[in-house]
Amino acid sequence: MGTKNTSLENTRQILSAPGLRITSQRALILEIIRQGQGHLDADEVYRRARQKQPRLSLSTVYRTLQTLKKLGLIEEVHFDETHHHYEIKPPTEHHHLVCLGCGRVFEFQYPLARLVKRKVAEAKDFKITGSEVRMTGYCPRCRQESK
Amino acid sequence: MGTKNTSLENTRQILSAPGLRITSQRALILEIIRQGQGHLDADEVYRRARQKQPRLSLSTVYRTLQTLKKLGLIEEVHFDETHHHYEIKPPTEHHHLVCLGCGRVFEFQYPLARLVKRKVAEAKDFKITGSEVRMTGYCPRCRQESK
DNA sequence: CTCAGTGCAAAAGCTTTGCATAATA
DNA sequence: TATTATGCAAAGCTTTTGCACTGAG
Repeated sequence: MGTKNTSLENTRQILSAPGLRITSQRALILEIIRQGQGHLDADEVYRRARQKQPRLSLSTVYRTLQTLKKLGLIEEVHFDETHHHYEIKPPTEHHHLVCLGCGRVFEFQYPLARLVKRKVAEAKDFKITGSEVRMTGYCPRCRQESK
Repeated sequence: MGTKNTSLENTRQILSAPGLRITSQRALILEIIRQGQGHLDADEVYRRARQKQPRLSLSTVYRTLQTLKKLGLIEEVHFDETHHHYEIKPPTEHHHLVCLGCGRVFEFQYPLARLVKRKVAEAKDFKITGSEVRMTGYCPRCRQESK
């Protein structure tokens, strides 16, 4: 209960922006993404949300995703060709390792990122707001199996 | 002329894989991507190709793109939400800086990539075949204008 | 001559949008 | 009560696929 209230409080604060309204749909969607450990695509968010609010529509999911993205609350990540994935913007940056064999996505911390960001920012006189490192290859299991 | 022959020779060599056929469409599409300085999406390739071969179809472009990707000749790059872009796989790795203001894409060399790749490969026991660093932010011009 | 590749048209995703209704501030 | 947000259905885009025909090897 305490948790629930805190969570709602939190959501309320987060979703409070000029002209924005706090709706049950938005709160739910935000909560799902938050608990989703990243890597949920729009359809997955939709499916999970419908378990709680069966009447919720896919277009609401898309619209909410856009809204949250504009607010800077979530990040859109590009893994593969077809889907976008969304995750709560993490305080610590992490990046992705995609296995071409099984398709699984691994996260990794990448302590050099900050340094690199600064170097690139200097070299190009660019104000950098976000970075994403994405590597592809084959995970141990898949390499094992192909032997 | 010499250039043309060399180019054709080259294409011929490149496109020579078991069971693969060298067609005028493939040669043209490969040539367009090669000259495209990267960052062409499928539709742009299609439009340019039609100037030389008006009867060429969009599905051929997509199929050829897939083929070239599988051959490892081109790279698919994820800039924005909706399009994929294709570029000739460069011998030296380079990465991308996307300006959120004007949408322009800047390339940068990133000499640390190799080191990072090795580190990550070791830490995760992952065989890495490709990497992409993508940073977003604001270019000098856009920062100037917003002042 | 054979089979890979093409063109065309149709289908299949994923995402966006128009409009009337419902709900928040 | 004044807008913002939603649901539904339809449209829009990009990409894929089936099939008969063409063309490279």
